[in-house]
Amino acid sequence: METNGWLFDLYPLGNRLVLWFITDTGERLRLEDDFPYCFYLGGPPARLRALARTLQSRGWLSRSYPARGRDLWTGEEIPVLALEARAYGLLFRLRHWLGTLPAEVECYNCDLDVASYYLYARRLYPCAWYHLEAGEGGRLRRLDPLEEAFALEFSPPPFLTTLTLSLTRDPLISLDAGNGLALGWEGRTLELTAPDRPGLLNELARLLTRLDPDLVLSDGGDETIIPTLSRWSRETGTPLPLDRERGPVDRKFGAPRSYFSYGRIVYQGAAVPFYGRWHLDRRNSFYYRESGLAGLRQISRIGQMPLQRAARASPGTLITSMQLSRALADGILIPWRKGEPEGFKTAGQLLTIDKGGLSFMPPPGLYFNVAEVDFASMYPTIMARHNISPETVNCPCCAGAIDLGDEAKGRGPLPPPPSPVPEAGYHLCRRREGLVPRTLRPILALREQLKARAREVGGEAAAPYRERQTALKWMLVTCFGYLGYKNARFGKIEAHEAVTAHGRDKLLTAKEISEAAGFRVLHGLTDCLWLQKDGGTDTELRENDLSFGGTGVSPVRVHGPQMLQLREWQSPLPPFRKGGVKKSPFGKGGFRGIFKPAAIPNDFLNTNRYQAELEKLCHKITAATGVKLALAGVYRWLCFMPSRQDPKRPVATRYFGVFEDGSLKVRGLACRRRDTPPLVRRAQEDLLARMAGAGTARELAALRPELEAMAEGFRQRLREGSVKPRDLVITRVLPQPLADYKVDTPTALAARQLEAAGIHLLPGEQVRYVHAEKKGGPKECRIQAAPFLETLDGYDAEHYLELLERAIEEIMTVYAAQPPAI
DNA sequence: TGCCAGTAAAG
DNA sequence: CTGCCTACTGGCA
Repeated sequence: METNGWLFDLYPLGNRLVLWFITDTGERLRLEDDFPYCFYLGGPPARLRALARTLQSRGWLSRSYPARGRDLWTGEEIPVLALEARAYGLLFRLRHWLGTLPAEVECYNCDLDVASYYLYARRLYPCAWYHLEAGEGGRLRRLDPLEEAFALEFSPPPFLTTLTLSLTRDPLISLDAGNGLALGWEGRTLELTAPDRPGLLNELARLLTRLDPDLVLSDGGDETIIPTLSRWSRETGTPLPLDRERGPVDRKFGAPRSYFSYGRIVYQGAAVPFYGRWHLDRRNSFYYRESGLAGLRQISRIGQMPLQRAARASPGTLITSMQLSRALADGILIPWRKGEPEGFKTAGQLLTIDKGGLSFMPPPGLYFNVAEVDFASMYPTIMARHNISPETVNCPCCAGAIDLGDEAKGRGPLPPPPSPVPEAGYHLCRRREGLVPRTLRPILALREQLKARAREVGGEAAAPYRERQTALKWMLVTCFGYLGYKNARFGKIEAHEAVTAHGRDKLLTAKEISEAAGFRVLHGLTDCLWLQKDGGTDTELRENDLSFGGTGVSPVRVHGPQMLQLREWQSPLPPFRKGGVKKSPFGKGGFRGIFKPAAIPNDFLNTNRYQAELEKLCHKITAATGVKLALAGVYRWLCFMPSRQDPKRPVATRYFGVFEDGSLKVRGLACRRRDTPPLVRRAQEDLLARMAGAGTARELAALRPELEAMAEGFRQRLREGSVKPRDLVITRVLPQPLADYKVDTPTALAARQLEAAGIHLLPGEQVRYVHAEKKGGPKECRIQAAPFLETLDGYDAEHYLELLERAIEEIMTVYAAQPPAI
């Protein structure tokens, strides 16, 4: 039988791969394919033969044969022994046994995910259309792709029948404890409650059978719903057909875990995949949250990972998967990641190793007609352009000034040496393109295409392109982060350093070119610059009359060892809190604006000529650095925030402003913080939205009374005590195990309350609580944790007024410098 | 007042 | 498939 099918799901079962297709006639087709798991051993040939004999005698192998493969680090081809496991079920024991071998034996390709290994080896991509031929007994005979893996346009995916699952009450309340189950399908909803467990299970089972959903989209399915229902199913003997796979499946309730990523703890709940249909838990999928179903299809496809696994994978896993696929396609043997997790680093080590991105400090204040220019995908582009990869940094093949053996080895003369990595002085390989650049190049290209396409089509039609673009962004971001992780399979700290060193160099170059073109650089942050055209003087009152600020820091290029101190030099650290202003950043002799003489007349700055000048500048910098620099926009006005500890000092990461098109950009303010209660967030967002309508200094000034009135309205609501608890909930992540707390912070108190109620939180999980009304009681009573807010007796209005006040003050910073009397 | 623990942001 | 740096707050000595 021949047909067209969309590769929907796949998993290993027994000693075959099971593949599910949705055909163009809407059939759900299950096919099986043989795929022997092949791994390789390198080392003394006699030793390898002996090992193969041992494994044969245990019955773990179906066959073994000599083969050749390329070593990742040297690029040389080496002889290896290829071994095929007799069944997937033996892989666990096999790996354990291989782990006991001495160092003289190298193991390759032995710890790959079976489904992904199959996809790499067969060059197949999930969520794409194929022409397929099915043979006897549901076996796959042939599979020909009908579309490119990296295609800009997805052929339309089949219609997916969807069932939604969620809880009717707070997700921390278990089904056992009386929470209800809400089902949704085809626009209908059904709520089921627990008392009659077999009844509930039967109802769900009937629906699963009748509807046969492709996608079960849940809120909390991984963590609570499915595990509880499965347990009930076992306990009551009521069948629950979660899978399309008929036979027994080895459903592993993957253990929940907490891990660190970018210096922050992340909680990943247990995973509960279904066999032959998708189960996605919205609460347990980073990529679903960030980039939706279109983003998930995108990463499942190019990451060559079954979609359910891709949904729960950390971005690092995905980019690694692509690197593995690239390596396999290039005939590179994949080294086994045997190593133990990286040990603790001392503070000193961190300081010398990682200097990260460059930042200039913006003089705090309000500015008009500021242009923001951003490098697009700076770090990944640097990796691709400068050939930065773990095996290319200080590679042995290009080491030394002159490799005298080169000609003799018949490798030809070296290409002319490019300049070494700035600051670090490392050399990068000139013979081979690295694995990381080879992997990144097509992702970067696709992302640019998706971004352009989203701009072209605009509106609602742009959403899928935007989602896919966002998914790729996260892959690219983590590829860089992962490069610095010593124990990552394809990581090396020097490669990481080389990338950030190039990044600093490029930002500095951009600054120099901007200044040479007559722009003033107000601020810079890793891959962005904020520019203002400074020019002639004009004594008339202009928008720019309002620009004010303290002394800006203006780093210059420093050669030699001083370069290494660039960051410290940029932000000298005066003692904290010297005369610190705790309450208001600009009250009582705090922050004062400094008026600058007028610069360029505003009408010039709104002309096409200004735009054209900026475009020209971007081109020039793009050409000089090799990384695309684009105009993010021109702000009508932009406010850089002062430090709260020392109002004369700037902070790099807090600012807000309005672009020419009226859109807001807000960074670092209360409304961007996870731990800001909804009421305070709404207050700040409402004020900001109103301010976005003001384009000039005059309009901003005119708005002030209205903003004050709005702010007073929010204060009033809090004082009246009429705010609902849910609008006061503060959400934080539990950053460490509860037992490690030395201080009774609100987070610790709330987590302890939950603990007492039998709800155990792991590091990285969210804690939600409200500051209850203070009555001088013990501190345990000052906090009330969600979900137990029904019994809340009243909130600590004073505390929330304080939070609200801070949020309002942030916004009112704009008026810290009064416009001169007109 | 100084110090420390705890928590979060932007890139 | 795992440990940026910096800003800021609140509590304690």
